[in-house]
Amino acid sequence: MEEKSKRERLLISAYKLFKTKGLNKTTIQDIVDDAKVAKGTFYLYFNDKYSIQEELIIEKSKEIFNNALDKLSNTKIDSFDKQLIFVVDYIIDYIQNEPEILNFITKDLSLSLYQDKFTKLIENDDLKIYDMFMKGIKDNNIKLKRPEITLFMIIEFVSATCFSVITKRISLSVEEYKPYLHSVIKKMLEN
Amino acid sequence: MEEKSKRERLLISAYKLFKTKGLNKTTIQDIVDDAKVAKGTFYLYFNDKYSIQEELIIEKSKEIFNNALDKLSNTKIDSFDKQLIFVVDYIIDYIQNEPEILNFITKDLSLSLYQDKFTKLIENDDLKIYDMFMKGIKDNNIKLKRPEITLFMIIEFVSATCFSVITKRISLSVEEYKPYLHSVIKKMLEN
Amino acid sequence: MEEKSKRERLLISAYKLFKTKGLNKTTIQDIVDDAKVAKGTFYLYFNDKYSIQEELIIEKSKEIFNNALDKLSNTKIDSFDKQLIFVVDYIIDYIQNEPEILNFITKDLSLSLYQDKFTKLIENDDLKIYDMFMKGIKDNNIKLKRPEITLFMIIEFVSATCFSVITKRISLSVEEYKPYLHSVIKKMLEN
Amino acid sequence: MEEKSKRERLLISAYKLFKTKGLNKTTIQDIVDDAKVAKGTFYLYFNDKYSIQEELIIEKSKEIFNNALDKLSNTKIDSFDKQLIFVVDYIIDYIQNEPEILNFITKDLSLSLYQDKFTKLIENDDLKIYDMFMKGIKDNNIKLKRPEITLFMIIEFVSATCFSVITKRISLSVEEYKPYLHSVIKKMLEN
DNA sequence: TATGAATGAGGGTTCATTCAT
DNA sequence: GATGAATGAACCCTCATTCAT
Repeated sequence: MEEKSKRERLLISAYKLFKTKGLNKTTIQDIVDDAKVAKGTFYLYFNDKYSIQEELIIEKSKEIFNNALDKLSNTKIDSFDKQLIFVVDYIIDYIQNEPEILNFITKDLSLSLYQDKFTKLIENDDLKIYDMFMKGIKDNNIKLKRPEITLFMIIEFVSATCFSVITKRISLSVEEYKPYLHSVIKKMLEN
Repeated sequence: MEEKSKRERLLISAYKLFKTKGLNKTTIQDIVDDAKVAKGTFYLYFNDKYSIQEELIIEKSKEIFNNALDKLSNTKIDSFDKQLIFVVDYIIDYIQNEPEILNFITKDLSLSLYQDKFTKLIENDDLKIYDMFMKGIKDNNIKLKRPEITLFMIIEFVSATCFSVITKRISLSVEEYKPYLHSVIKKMLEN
Repeated sequence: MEEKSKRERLLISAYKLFKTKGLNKTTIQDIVDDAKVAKGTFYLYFNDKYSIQEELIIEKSKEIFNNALDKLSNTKIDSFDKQLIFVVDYIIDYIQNEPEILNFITKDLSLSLYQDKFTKLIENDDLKIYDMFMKGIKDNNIKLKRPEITLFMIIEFVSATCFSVITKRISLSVEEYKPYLHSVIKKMLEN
Repeated sequence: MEEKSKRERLLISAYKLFKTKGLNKTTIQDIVDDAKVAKGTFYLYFNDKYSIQEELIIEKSKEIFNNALDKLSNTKIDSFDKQLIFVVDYIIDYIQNEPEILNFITKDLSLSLYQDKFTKLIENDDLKIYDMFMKGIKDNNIKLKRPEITLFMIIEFVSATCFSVITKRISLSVEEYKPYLHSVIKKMLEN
């Protein structure tokens, strides 16, 4: 009697290999070998490499975001900008501890593909970040003409700069960078 | 007597195809067919697809940046934040008019590769943006602890958000977005 | 229902082509075309041209040697030097009847590669020639300080001269040559 | 004013590269680069890689053989079998000191090609080994029915076994092997 | 469901040879 | 004689995808 379904085994193996070798260098053969299923079985559950990747990105991202919000709910932070910064820091620290995840989310990944996935992610019902942001704005009486544009700018800004810092594209440590990051986020929330 | 060297013909064809089909989907066969040279000729001038791409990115990026600075010198804008915004707007408008260029700079392009190129680009002697920024800071008596971190944040912020807007990943027009963009840049230059 | 496996078909086609065109001039495309399988199928069973060749050399050589020893066991020859000469003659006659086999064992074959294969061949458990030689030495009370050196000299001498004679490099027929060959072998077995 | 003709420079470069990299892995580009002449120039003097190789084999072989005979004439050895063994040993020692020459004469060299060259070599007017052998036979009153067959057997025997020993195909040093070699040569000269 | 042998288009790359200058 | 840019056929090899079992 098997513990995991073949579908699950394929997801687990793909995640492991994408992190290690990146998307492009991982072949379907690699995945099925690792999952110990036949090649044809892959095609019973997924169309191609990219659909398995898409599923993984959504799953893992949700996991990280929602973990951050759970941790936040156990704190007593009540100012909104500090809450937002708490979430941002949680995610940065998470990625810094497991930077190979970037191999799988970005390296060898066309930006445009990623972006499609990102939109799907944000729109996903299970993701509470959008709601949390809107609720925070309201509860704290922050006046923003179009708050969704501010959220968009924050996400893009954090992603782009943190990616550069974590992958050491710029010689700046995460801890050195954080004060600058926090300062800009705070300013973005001013009107 | 031929007008263009074979090397130039290869660069022109590659540029055209990278814009149209993206890097990954363009094969060397495609490039030599379009340039009407033999396959072996490609290897006379370039090692592989990536070296021709690198040359094109540097060439085209320099072109855009330096055009922006030239145009700026023909204006009478004297406040530094306005100068910076002028340059940013010039680049955004340029890309908006020729958005296929993003296919070639980003689509199907691993982020990390691009980033190597970006560093090379910034360090390039011919590129005046770094100097222009440092001089502006000084001349306008703007006090920034580490101005290179501010420049880094501005570039990343502009690139990431404008890419999303131009590629219509978010339903927001460039003109709608510009005031938000300008406002954030100004705030980043405050101390 | 097919009679032969694709692997066998590849071996048969390779054998045919190596004999006809030699190893270097036979391409993998030639082999798969002849075997009527797809190119990828080749790589399912063999790493490259050389691994299929190696397998064929071992197979064919074992066949010839062991046939010689079988035939010998059906005779009443009991003096050792005559037994050895019987085996040598059997092999020479075999090759003379199918001289194209030399194209495949030697022509276009770097000597050193062949030599690696030769060592593997001699060490092969299924090959009885070494045992037969050592047993013969002992049974016939032939005193040789280092019998393995004598075996080495006989094999090299027979191979080199017979190759030249069979390939008509020297204008001397096999039958004319045999008495000289036999005479030298006999002398090598003297102490 | 150039010291060496381009033709000579090509021969020298080819010799150097054949010894180092072997025939197959040396390209015409390698040769002309090393000789510092243009690619087209190669074709003014040689048809292909193999014709330059052929010329080198003949030239180098003659050099070695004739050096051996010169050295012999400075000794007082007067028994014929000892003279022959002197020549054989000279050649073996020469090759042992410069074993890379085998890369160029044998490795990557189809045996059959070599054999054509060998015949040409033996027949070459400048080569005194044949004459020396026949004269020695006569002067020493050695009765051989067909002396050219004995010469053939000696050359093949020496070449094949020494090649194996020098290239370490068999774990036997040259010095260990020499007594066996000499003994067989002597026996071949007996009637 | 599950298998895995078989497919074959298509990729990158090499290099002997030619020929206009 | 001398050049070297240009050629393009030929090669090896990969791998997503199919399909009979």
